[in-house]
Amino acid sequence: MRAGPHISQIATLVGDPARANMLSALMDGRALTATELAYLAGVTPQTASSHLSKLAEAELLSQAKQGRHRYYRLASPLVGQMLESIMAVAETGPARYRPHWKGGEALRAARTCYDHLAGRLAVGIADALVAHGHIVLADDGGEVTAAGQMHLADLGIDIGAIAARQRRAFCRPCLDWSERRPHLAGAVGAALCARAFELGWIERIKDSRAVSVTRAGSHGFAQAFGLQPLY
Amino acid sequence: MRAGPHISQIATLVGDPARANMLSALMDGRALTATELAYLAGVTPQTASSHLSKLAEAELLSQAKQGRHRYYRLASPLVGQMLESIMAVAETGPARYRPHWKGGEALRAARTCYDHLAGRLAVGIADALVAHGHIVLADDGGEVTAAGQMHLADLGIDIGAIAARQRRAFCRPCLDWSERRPHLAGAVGAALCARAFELGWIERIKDSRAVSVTRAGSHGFAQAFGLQPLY
DNA sequence: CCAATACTTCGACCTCGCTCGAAGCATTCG
DNA sequence: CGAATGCTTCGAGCGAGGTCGAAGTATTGG
Repeated sequence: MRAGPHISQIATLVGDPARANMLSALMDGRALTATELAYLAGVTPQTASSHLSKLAEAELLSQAKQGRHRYYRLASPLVGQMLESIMAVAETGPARYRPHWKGGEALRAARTCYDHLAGRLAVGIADALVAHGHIVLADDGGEVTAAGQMHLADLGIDIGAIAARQRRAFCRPCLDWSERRPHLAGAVGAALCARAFELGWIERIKDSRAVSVTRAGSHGFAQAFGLQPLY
Repeated sequence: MRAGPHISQIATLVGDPARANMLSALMDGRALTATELAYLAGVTPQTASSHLSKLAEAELLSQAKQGRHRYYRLASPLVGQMLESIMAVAETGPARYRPHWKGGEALRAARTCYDHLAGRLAVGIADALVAHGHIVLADDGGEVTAAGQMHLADLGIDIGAIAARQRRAFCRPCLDWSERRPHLAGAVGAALCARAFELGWIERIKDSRAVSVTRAGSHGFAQAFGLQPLY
């Protein structure tokens, strides 16, 4: 039973509040500079630098030098999945372990997860697509049906073009930490998310992974997926 | 971006080597006494007691008093999933973060995960069942086909009886940390595991979640699922 | 080339929490 | 009841590591 040392090293890295804030901030897949991360974590640049080099050395983060900036991002989706699973446990814990969290409601409603959507909105979309037979989600993959392909084409998403140039997982489920049910990830999830930004259906909320659904988006999602309009 | 404090509290608990060893030891779903956990973690009973009360307070573990013993087990499968996902990250990290791990190979080959099987053996079984159309695995569940029901009956597993008395997830996939592919969990996975022990196909390796495939098991698994025999 | 910006390294401080010895309950057993 | 076992509480020691000021190294821009 000697797995402990392995996982404790990783967990220790996530266990510091400053580092945990940095990792949370990076969960949407964007790359941020060391100074931005220092500010978000609430520590000085010196301290942030020390934290970031530890995270990079353990390969939880990857770094890219660009001019005088140094950009950090999560090293792999596996790291994001780990963070999501820790959040899932934190959510269920006793109240004193999860003090009120401003902005938490916005995150639960709709947010980005790497390049695709998550939260109630995303789970609703995935449910609708499955219910109408537009997609099939299996545990290690999934596919878009002919009907689904036409439906998505109506929204301006060309499934054929995506499939052609993609090596990555095409269409796969991703467990949503706030809803505990799967939403749509993979190339199709990313395309859907990108298209929603393009159509002005959703907008990023400053300094957060949360997104807000615009008035146009409310109608758009309602019409496209039969979700309850908000306005 | 204030999720940091939440996850850091949980991660800090896992970040101590002694606690991580205890949690690892409990990952097979068994309940162990405080003294056993103290020994496995390599600390004195006093120290273990302090660790265990912290883990219980955070609801990572649940405790049950029985006579003068106190039994601890993982509070929920969510905790186990979190530990698995941390292991998955630890596995991919740089070599200095994963020193040689005696018994690791045995764990990768075959082990228990709560009440079902995991590791190469389990992934092979799940693959075979899916390939032969005996089960269907979807992201949030799955089912046993008529052919699968007959096939499992041949092994002495009565799917009908299981389905009748089960409220829990009947048949669902579970991500394998060592193989990074799904294996079979839920009531069907548990029944398969129990039957394999019953038939003497597998045996527990002392003080470990790993199991060894017996000579009989090698033939049994080969015949039942078309896996490569080991002997 | 000098100033400004972005980031890192060094060093010192200081707190947090892991650790175990000793002592104290609770339960069981002879 | 008294001894043994299982576990917890208390208290003190001590080391690891987070923190920031000061100084040092890149890179950019005027």
